[in-house]
Amino acid sequence: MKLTDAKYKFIQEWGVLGSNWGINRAMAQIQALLLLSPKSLTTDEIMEELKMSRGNVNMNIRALIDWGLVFKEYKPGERKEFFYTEKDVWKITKQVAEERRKREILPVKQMLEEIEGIELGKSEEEKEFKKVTSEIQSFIGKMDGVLTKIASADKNWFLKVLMRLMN
Amino acid sequence: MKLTDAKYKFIQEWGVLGSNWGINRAMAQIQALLLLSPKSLTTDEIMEELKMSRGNVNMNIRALIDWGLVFKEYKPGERKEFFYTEKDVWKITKQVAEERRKREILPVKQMLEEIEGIELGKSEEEKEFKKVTSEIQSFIGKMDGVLTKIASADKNWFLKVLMRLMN
DNA sequence: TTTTATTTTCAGAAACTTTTGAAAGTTATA
DNA sequence: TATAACTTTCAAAAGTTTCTGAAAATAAAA
Repeated sequence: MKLTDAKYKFIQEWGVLGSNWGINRAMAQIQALLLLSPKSLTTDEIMEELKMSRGNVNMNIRALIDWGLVFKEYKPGERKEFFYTEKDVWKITKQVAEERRKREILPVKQMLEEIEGIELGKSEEEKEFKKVTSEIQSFIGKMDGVLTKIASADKNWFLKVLMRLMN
Repeated sequence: MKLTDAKYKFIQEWGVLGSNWGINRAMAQIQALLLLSPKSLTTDEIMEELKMSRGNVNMNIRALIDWGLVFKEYKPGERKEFFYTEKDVWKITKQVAEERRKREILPVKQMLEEIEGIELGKSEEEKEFKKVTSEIQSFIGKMDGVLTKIASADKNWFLKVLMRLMN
């Protein structure tokens, strides 16, 4: 296999992985391309490599910047914008953990807090409702804590925890 | 707020959470309904409560069974099938962790192993490729380990780990 | 066996998401 | 200022996923 084959294989698979995670394929593929590139790339280079339209590349680059995974760079004498991605897998993980906490955990937490305040009767249905929602609330609280911790931790802490986990 | 309002709010939000996670909305809503129900439900009851077609309920119930989250039950004297869900949040987490490991982590692991075998030259591009893919491979390996451990661990282990994480 | 109850399947419709490409907007240079 | 280089936006097209409902298949009861 040549580098080009391996590279496109990696980009494709990263795209599939992304779409299993609610991140759209184009966004994941652009990030994969930037991960593999030793230098920062322009919109036109990305369009050319991934055969995507300008609009699509622009939209998804902005989404990646939004997620804190991709950054802009200006080169002296060049008018174009150059893009590069965070390459440290640990930092990417932190960034994604924080983003998912905000987008996925917080809304459920909030909903459960609203629900918590409701006065309920004593029917079997109501007791079950109370029981299940309280348990989920406690669990979500713990998850939120873990993700917050990960988002603010450093690499060594994480590696140590992994070690202990696997002991 | 009445029970019914709270209940539908919970079901809606669970559906949104699910779709952020690549689990489809109907599937997540059916599971939410079963979570809140003190008794097992028939296809017709689910159709009625969630205003979904028979085909849709049937398809998604089967997907939930596939994921190991929902079970069938037969009641004496009844011809219909009754469905109930796992309610222990810890067991649900284990189940989902294992399922996601299989569906998301393993394919990437496999792709990276294939890529690992490729003989590469000394160009900057090739060196970068090697570096990035090896780092991801090592990280994915650790993640796989953690998810495997979670899938086979018991609740106390997990709680203890959470405690230590948060120390 | 026939009838009835129930579950499963699947083609087409509806809903939703992604992508394109051209036009509008912005910024830098001459 | 005008022109050129570039980025952003957005309506429409293409693609994908989900949902419906009726027909086919299966299983139980008469």
